[in-house]
Amino acid sequence: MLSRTARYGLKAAVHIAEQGDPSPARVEDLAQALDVPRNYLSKILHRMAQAGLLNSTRGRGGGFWLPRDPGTVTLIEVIQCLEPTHAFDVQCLLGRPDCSDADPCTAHGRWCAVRDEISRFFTETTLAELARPESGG
Amino acid sequence: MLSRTARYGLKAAVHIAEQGDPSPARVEDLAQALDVPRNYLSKILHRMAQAGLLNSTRGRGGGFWLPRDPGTVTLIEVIQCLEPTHAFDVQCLLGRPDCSDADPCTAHGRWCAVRDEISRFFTETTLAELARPESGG
DNA sequence: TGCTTTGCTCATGATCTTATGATCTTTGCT
DNA sequence: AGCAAAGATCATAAGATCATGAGCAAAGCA
Repeated sequence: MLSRTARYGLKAAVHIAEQGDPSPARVEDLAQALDVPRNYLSKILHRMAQAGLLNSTRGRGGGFWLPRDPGTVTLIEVIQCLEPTHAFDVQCLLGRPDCSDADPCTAHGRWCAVRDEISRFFTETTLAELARPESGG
Repeated sequence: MLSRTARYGLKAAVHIAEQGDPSPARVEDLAQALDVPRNYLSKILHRMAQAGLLNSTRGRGGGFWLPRDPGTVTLIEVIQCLEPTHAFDVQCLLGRPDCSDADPCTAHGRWCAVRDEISRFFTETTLAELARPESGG
């Protein structure tokens, strides 16, 4: 459903959100906690930082943090900055360019309904909702 | 959403179903009609034949045909034989092994609902429903 | 100023999917 | 038997994604 890259990016963002720690999270620590290759994660985080989803500083005491409330960051934002194309903007299942609302195959309407539901999930769900519920909360 | 391989396989099956021709369809003709590499398609069709979704004969007059009524062949059958893993059996979006019905993240229930709807679409939709409506029907 | 910590970047390789071309095997026809 | 038509198979490679390792660049601290 999601590329590994997008999943790593989401996991990292969720992890940072779960910590609730205002001080920056180091790539090294995130990589270990999530069991993700360090430099690979570094590139992913950097892309997210360029998209404004994360902030970063270099040098001693540096790292990444969330500049926004996790409850306002939708999954689609993360995915869009990490995946060139998403599964859920597929028009026709068979890739038929001429399959449209105006000239559909029989399954077109039904497929669009499913696709829209997927799309809605990713645009409405936020990082906060992917975090574990507070234990003992 | 679907790998190119699965899409090609589906397109071919739908094309054969649309023809309604009882004589075998040649790989060469299918490849041209669908604009798909010939040998690549050949391998895909062969896999589908091994799974029992298609029948084939070699030699003069040979080719592929549907042994079953297109209305009884579900998309999941085609996809399962062409894709090792499907998008819609992903348990947790983040790939967390410990995220389950018993110990979910906050979005778990909502995601499962979406996933199940995708799954339902592929298990309930048949080849016949992907065919174009008969023109002038 | 210079050392250490940290993110950033580049070069490279592994692996999977997608694809191509050549050849082998089976079948039907004459 | 021999030829042609058709699927089956094999070797190979392009391209994307996934990943590693080495080193560069910036920031803080003494």
